[in-house]
Amino acid sequence: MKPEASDSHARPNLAAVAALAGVSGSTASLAFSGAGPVSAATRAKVLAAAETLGYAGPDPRAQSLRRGRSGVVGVVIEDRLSDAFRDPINIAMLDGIADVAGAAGAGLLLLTETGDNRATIASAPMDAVILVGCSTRLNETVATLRQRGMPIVAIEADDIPGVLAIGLDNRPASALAARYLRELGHERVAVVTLPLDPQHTSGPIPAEWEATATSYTAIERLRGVTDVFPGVGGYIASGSSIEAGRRAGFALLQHPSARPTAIIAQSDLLALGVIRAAEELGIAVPHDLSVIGFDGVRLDGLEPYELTTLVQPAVDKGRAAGEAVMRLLEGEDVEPVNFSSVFHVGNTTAPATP
Amino acid sequence: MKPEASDSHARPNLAAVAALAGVSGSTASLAFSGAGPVSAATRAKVLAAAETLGYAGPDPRAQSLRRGRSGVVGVVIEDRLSDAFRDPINIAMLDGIADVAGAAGAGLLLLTETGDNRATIASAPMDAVILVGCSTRLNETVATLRQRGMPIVAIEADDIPGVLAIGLDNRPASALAARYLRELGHERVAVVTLPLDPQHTSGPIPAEWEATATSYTAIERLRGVTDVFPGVGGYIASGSSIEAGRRAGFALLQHPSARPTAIIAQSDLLALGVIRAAEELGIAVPHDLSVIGFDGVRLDGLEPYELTTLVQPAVDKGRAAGEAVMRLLEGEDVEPVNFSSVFHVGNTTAPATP
DNA sequence: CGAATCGATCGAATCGATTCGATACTTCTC
DNA sequence: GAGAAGTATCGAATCGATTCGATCGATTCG
Repeated sequence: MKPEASDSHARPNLAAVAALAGVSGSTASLAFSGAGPVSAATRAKVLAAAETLGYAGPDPRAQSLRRGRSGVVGVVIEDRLSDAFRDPINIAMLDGIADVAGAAGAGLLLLTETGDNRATIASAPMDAVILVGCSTRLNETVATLRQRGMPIVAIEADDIPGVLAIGLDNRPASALAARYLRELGHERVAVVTLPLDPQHTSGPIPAEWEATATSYTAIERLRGVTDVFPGVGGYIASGSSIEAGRRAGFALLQHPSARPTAIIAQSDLLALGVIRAAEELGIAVPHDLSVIGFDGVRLDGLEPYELTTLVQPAVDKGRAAGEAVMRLLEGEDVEPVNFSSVFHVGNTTAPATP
Repeated sequence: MKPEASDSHARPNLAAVAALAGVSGSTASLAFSGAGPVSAATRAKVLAAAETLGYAGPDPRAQSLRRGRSGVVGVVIEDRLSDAFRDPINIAMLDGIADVAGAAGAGLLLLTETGDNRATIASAPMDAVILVGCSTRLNETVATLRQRGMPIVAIEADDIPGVLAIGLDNRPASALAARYLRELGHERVAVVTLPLDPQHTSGPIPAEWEATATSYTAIERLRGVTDVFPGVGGYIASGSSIEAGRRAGFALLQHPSARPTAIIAQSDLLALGVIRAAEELGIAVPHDLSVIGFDGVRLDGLEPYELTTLVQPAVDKGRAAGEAVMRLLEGEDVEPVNFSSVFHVGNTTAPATP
């Protein structure tokens, strides 16, 4: 395929169209945008000239310079897309964002936040940005974006001045789940966490995790459990996937002596992985092991179980972020929003067997 | 949160920085871009002035106008994101694209192609566009984009002049699978297809499907099967999901009299759904029913089966599309690429039992 | 009939940077 | 010491549209 196949020379611009139509540039502009009184005859002339010249309409780049808007909302994802989108909860959220943004005629600029393209984030042509599952290390980038005067919305993030937060009750919800287990008589409880640091270091949760962890959501959920079971131990999964959960489950369950009677996983995928590990080790769920997840996504392959989990409104979260961005762009005042999870009791939890 | 919290007036521009630094605008520009000889002292002065004024660097919008490039690659997805990304195969492909684009410092502009935002696609500020799983109805949009002089790459699409195709051997691969079944002695074969039209109409495959179908990939795969089993029947799923496959499976398997002995599903998710339906109906796979999928994604919840399927290089496909776009933007000649699927025999297919 | 009004159109400034060609000033070479 | 080569900087044009204010007829009102 040849790059610049046909056409005589450069692409035509509005001025060329106006010249051919015998009107001024301003009138031609009005004819296209419809933002002003233009006689039907003139409009027809302009459109005909455009047709003749093969003019495809105003150049978006020039429009965005002049208007100061590009109609693009950036979405910053922490991981590689394949990691982030492996978990349906993130897709649901993105869908919520896309729903609102699409309706407002805005496109979503997907930006991953992997080292080398920090510059890309800082200089991307967008009007506002939504940070998804961001960690503390984003701070410099946030500073640049804010200096640029760009509205910033963060979904589940630390309080950062100038950044509108869309929150979730990660900590109290996790505490609720933990209390539920305690009321069932469980004392040896373990946690399978989402990655706590940018390197996705996997392994037993170190005692000093608070000092090194950077991932907001995982930290909050873990804190929720420690509120009820201080010093609770567990395992950091390498990502939110069934396989990662399975590996974490094996690590926690393989030594019969120190085996927990209940595991709180920080996502449903992880919970399912834990259940798989238990099955393979011949541990009965929920009789010998209670498992609680987080998110409340519908998972195939879970049958005959119905997971006890915290159901979060992911699509609404995304939608709220999208709406917040749109309203901030309108110059409105927007208050932070907080969403609540609903504790759903399935059949993967049972009283502790002494 | 207040919209324009602090800052005295308008955001500063390069001219203001240059003025404060006591240099000309051109020099200031050079100091930022590094594209020219600037003394260290001058650069320092400019940077200091920028610091003082809170200047966050050149405005991307102005840059893209002047340079004629915005550093954004559009990715047009046919469905809602939640539909498209439910299937891991699409995520893998997108990851391939993101991989290449990210490395080149380009962002991905996600555009869904749902009716009302056709205008958005036509006027989005991007340098090139990748069409994913596009259907015939995209033609008008393509015409506009091409008129704009924008490189267009399509993954699995009809041959459109001016559009670079990244292909997959959907038809011969499907034919190969069909022949394999025939060699195993199967005669009553059915297909579970991906949606054939934009409305995602679900139901038995009508005889005149060629007349109404618009979805390239589904059509090609179906043609591959009819090459071997002319007039083969089957069921159109409502999407690529396990649940849709399960419903299709029920529809095809519930009447014992007309039950097929083998089903070719157009995606692994659909295949798994069919297997689920068979299990629920007490039909043994592969003894009473052979099932073949397409894609070769790793699916949880498939155990103890190992799916017979066509393994396609999804990430490579995405990567090839990304590279093609980048090279087209460089003005290079790029040839279409065609990928091949590999037939993988698992344990979900067996000789027909008479 | 003169004035006010309205609709259509145009000119010119503007958005914020990049970049080409020119200029002034050094430094090096023979 | 004159000319060549090179470095740092600047001025002005340019990218392609939008938009404010002005202009000019035509219509309407008092």
